[in-house]
Amino acid sequence: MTDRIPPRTGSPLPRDFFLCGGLNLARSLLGKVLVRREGDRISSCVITETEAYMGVTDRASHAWGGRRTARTETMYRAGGVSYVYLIYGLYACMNVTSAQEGNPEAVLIRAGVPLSGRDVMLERLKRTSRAKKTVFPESPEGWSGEEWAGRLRGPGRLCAAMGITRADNGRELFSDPDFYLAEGCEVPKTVLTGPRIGIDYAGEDRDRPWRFVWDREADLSRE
DNA sequence: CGGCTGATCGTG
DNA sequence: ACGATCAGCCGA
Repeated sequence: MTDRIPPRTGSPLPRDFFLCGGLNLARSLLGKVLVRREGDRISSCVITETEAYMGVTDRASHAWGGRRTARTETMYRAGGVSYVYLIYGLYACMNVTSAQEGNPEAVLIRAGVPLSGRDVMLERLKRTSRAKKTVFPESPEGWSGEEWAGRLRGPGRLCAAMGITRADNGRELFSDPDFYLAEGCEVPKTVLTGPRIGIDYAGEDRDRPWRFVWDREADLSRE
């Protein structure tokens, strides 16, 4: 697949789609397509892994206890808005708000598989990677589909490949022509759930099964 | 593989 | 001071 031909990227899902609460949205974002455009360069990926952060009552959430600061402010916006923050001083992580205004439930996008724009993704990964040992291929074809999936596994890596930074915080994904979510081609059938990653500090909320993973291999083998 | 650790900086 | 991470290294 070449990246010279502009891919069909669909159109933004309507705002109503996002107003269903964190757990519902975390599930329904699986299989949807995240699209981002910088000038004439379009990148898109199919979302395969998410986590729900359930707002003021969730000890793992940035908004736990109603915490409302400059950083968390976008979490309180109505569904369909991007909440992008910097973690460990190094990586961007992207969430999507999911509830009514004032209710800071949000969904972290943890992984995807590239759909289009691998050329641009490879450029970005080369440019931003801190890894010394990683060998980057000359062209996107130098990585297999499985290797490409690995490059978009993890919230920081997905944002790096898609070019998402804190400058993208607060964008309205239901109306932004250059940053939006679109319907995918497949409907996930096999969805695994489990505890969220990296929140050992969250006490009684630590083990809640609010992580969702689309097992695409399982869906393929069952036809 | 599983576990540990350093990098790096905005936020509170 | 610490973190919704990542990559490299170490030992098994």
